[in-house]
Amino acid sequence: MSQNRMTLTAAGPGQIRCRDCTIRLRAVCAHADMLALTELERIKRYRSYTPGQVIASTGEEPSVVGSLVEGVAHISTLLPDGRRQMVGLLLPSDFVGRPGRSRIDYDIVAATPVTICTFRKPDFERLLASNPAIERRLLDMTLDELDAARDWMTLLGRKSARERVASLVLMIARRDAALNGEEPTEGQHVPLRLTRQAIADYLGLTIETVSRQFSALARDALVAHGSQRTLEILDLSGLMTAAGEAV
Amino acid sequence: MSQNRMTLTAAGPGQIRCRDCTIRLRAVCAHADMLALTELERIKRYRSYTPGQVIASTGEEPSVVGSLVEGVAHISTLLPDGRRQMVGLLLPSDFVGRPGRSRIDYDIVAATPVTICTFRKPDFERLLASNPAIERRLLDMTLDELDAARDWMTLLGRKSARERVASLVLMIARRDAALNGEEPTEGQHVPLRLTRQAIADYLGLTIETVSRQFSALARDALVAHGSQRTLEILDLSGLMTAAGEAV
DNA sequence: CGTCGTCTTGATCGTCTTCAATGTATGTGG
DNA sequence: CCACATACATTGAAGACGATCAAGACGACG
Repeated sequence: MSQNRMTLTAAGPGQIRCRDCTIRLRAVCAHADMLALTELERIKRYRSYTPGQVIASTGEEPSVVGSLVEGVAHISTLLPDGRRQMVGLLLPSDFVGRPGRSRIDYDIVAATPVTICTFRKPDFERLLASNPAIERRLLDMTLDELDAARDWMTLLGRKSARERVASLVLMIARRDAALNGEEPTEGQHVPLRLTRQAIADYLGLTIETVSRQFSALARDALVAHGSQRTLEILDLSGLMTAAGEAV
Repeated sequence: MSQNRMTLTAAGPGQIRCRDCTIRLRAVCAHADMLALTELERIKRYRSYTPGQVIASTGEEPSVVGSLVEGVAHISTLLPDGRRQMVGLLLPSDFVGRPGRSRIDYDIVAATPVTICTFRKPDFERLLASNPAIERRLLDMTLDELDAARDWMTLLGRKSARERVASLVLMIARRDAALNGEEPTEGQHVPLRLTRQAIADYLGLTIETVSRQFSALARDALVAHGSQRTLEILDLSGLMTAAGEAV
């Protein structure tokens, strides 16, 4: 066995078979047929990262691509003088890396313990070429990411600090509710899973402004502070208004 | 002939054959083989739009997709209270529309006279399914757009007004120079081709701020005002510094 | 108990927006 | 041909919003 060559979490996903994989139906392999799945099984290899660990960074030519199985990772860009902007959030089932282009122009960093189901780039390129279903799934996922990026551009270009923070809370609440096929509701507890700094980098604000806006939303009884990095939605339509959405 | 059913420009591209098309090597059909090209030729249909005309709008289910052949179009989103953010610029060879998803959540508007080589969505979907080369090209183009969107997020989230305006000038200068396989140079005349309002919507600023920053760049002798909506680069490295780039 | 990292709150400052007036180019009808 | 209208752009003055600088609070952990 070659397990000792890998950086696996204890009882980690080193043994998981594709058909038992938690992200099987949402990841790039969603519509893979049995033949493709067998090939994926053969060429995949799990890698684990600790919080803060760099998965890939600007200027590199990453040799692997893959699917994020577990954890949260940040995609961010850095200006020469140190200002940072997060430009993407990687969650389970999201695709990591860019086929067809060598160099990347952003940093990918694990925010929590992260597990990625990786493929060597040439292996994956070969798989793509021979499996239109996988290529098509990757196209659809990329188009979704583009839509999300455009929504975020509207937030960054036109929304006030209050609207940005309210939008983030709603976005996370929606994503969490959607995992169970539900809609966000009043009383819902929303785990942010991000530090204030990460939120600030995501929203294009400073940590002080983010903090003030959370306090303001609580003061206005739209949300309530729960335990550490979790909050509760008190007034959903009020929160939507605060986010600059039509109610 | 069915030309009278189309909205064609006089002596427009209604007659153009794919192998004579100006965007043939850069558009989604770049790597199409002869067979695919024949099929494209058969199902394509040119449409023309006048400046200000809506090509597609929020909530619609556009029945066509295609390649922009000539002109400039804007992709923008609108907040309920009227604030607008441009989230994309469509130039010749760019792909218009979104396969695999019915509803779109932004507006596409012609900024200049625009010609699009359109396909009915089912036709195009069928073509995609049977031509991996076209699907792959669309994936690569979408990944490029995602990269561009992420760059723009950094500008919107972290750059000052001066940096944003300088960045826009550089972006347009680079794009124009690249058409001739060149680099931007001092003395280069840069045609903006955008109104102040469009620039403001693109940069997440007001028209007044944009105007002031253009004046400031001219006062600092980084650029000079040319005739209407054109300017000249006087100090390239100064402009790059002003844009927040490493020189 | 003290230290470290994270978060909150306050006071001040600078940047960009807002409101308002003026300027400039293009086109139209008298 | 010129007065006038319209659209677009520039410039100024005042104010609002978020950044910055600074201090203190809170929680986790040795």
